[in-house]
Amino acid sequence: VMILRSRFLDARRKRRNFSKQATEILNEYFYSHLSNPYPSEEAKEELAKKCSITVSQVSNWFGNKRIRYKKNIGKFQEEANLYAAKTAVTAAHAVAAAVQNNQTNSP
Amino acid sequence: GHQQENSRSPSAETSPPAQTFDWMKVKRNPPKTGKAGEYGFVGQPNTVRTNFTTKQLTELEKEFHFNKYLTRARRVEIAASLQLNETQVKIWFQNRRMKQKKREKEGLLPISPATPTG
DNA sequence: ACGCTATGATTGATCGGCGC
DNA sequence: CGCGCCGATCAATCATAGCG
Repeated sequence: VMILRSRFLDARRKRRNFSKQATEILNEYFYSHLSNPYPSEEAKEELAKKCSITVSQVSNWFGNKRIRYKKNIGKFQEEANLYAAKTAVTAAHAVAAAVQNNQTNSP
Repeated sequence: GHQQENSRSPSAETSPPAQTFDWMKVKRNPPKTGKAGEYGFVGQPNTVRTNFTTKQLTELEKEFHFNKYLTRARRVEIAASLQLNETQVKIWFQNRRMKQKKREKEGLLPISPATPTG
């Protein structure tokens, strides 16, 4: 094993958790796009700005989130429900607006 | 206020958790870094990522500093020299270039929060 | 102070797309 | 049709932060 690890380690050494607000924003996006949690470069930039972090950090967050989520879906049930409910409200508003627009158009 | 009802959303998104989507099933094929000629174990893929030694990394970095891209000949030399697969050397350079690009990108933005261009 | 879990970053290697 | 590269992602791991 040796101390081959402590040779050029740098950024990985000192890290700080993202703010609660940032995590909230990221989770909102993740769970509201659970069917396809792959934000575009553009979306990443927007998220990065909102969260006051870099685009790379946003990518890291989604990468970790996706892997850890699918590795243990059960563990994220509560969280998923929490944000699902949160986004459901937003969705309801969207639907309400859509209905108004869709009144003259039905399948 | 109460919005805890489980109503079937007419839309597509916002589906109940526990739902298994395609991205959750994605599985990567095991690495095919099968090395031949060292030990008797040939034909069995490595299943795990190779741990490059400090020496190998040092040599690779040195070469990278010399030139970001490798020629076939050079790749063969390095691979043999470091006891690595040609593919591993190729991939290492590929990742190295991406890393370089990423570093340059990040080393420019975080110092200019105010931009008139909006 | 100590053990365990949560979490951000790193990295060898894979996947799909592109050009030669 | 195959090969190398790019960009994104995966997946395993490292090292630390956070909590009891």
